[in-house]
Amino acid sequence: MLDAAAALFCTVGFTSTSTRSVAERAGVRQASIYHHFAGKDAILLELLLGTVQPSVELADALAAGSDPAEARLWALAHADVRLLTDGPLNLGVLYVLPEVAGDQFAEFHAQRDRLRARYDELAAAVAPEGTERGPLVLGLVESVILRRRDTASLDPVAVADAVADGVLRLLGCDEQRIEAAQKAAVALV
Amino acid sequence: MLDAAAALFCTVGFTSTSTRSVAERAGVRQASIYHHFAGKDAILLELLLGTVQPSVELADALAAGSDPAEARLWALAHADVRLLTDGPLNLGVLYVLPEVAGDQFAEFHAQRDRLRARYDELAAAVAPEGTERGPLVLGLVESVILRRRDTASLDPVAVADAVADGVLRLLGCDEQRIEAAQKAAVALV
DNA sequence: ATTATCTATAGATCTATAGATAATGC
DNA sequence: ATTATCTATAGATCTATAGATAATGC
Repeated sequence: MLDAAAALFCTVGFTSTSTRSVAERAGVRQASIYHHFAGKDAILLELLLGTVQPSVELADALAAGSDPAEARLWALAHADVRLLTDGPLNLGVLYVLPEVAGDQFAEFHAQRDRLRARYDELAAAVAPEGTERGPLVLGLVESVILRRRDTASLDPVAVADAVADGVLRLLGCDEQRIEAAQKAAVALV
Repeated sequence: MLDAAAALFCTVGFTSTSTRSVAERAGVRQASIYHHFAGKDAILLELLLGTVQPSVELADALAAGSDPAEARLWALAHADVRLLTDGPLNLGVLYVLPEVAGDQFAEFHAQRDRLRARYDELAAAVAPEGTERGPLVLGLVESVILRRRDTASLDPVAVADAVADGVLRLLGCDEQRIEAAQKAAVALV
């Protein structure tokens, strides 16, 4: 049921997906959904939390580390882009569904705020003093969500490399520093 | 009616917005919508085209120009971010509605493809040979759509400056070259 | 005994059309 | 005469619940 819902939510959206269509795709009757979930919202919430959780866990682990900030940021950006580009579904589009703004999904928003804070910390540690580039960095990482929607097939590793490098370029690192960070990040994982 | 629909589509989404709610907000009865529009789709299409049109026109104008590519790209990115951050509504979210994928909106997609091609041209002219950074550039520009959704209030000019600078940083320009491009772009408009 | 599924349906939508009525412009 | 609005409604959904039936686990 979760797989079926994910596929439909990601392509046609939340409100446009009926519980009947989810059931059909899952091979059960419409009413059976309600034995496992309190309602449609509960399905989406479970998908959202499951998608954001790996990112938050990695961000927490990296934030606690003592490696150079640019290596940790490169590693985080790279891993996030891989999570967003890998797999058969573009699960990231769940984040941008307008229905997710509702406060039924407050628990998800708390996780995203946590992730955002980690990016801000790392970006602040790398960027020149006084610049506020955390939002640009997270924006660049998440831009792969919309990019994947318009592009038939993307090479996850190639895109992740390009984005992680781009993140450090945005923060003013020169090519030499980027290459060093990349090497340190690979050793880090 | 267009204003009412725009406000609702941007906040609650397309399918979640009923023709009744649009009519209510516009101060007419539900059926009156159908005297002006063939259907709900036609309203969204008109909004989409009206939103993308200014960007495409500017991109075409700049693409035809003979100024340095980095100045033209800075000017385009800056103007696009202002269009996306200015005004009372976050109209850019219309682009990311899942329903827009449908081919009722093919005319809009054609315009977006055109815009994308302009960004790719300019990015290719600025970036080091062999790199394919057009998608990153457009991604960074459009990331302000999602950013504006999470952030209460953004200063349009400050964000546009930061993004346009960021675009050139992504393409490997150093600070000196960015400052020169910025000056040339301002003179260009 | 518990868990999972089913059929059937209540009750509330929602889009679009038909046809009447009022307002506007030549 | 044309344009814009209205009321009323057909027909098609959609979510969630009630209650029956089958499958599973102790």
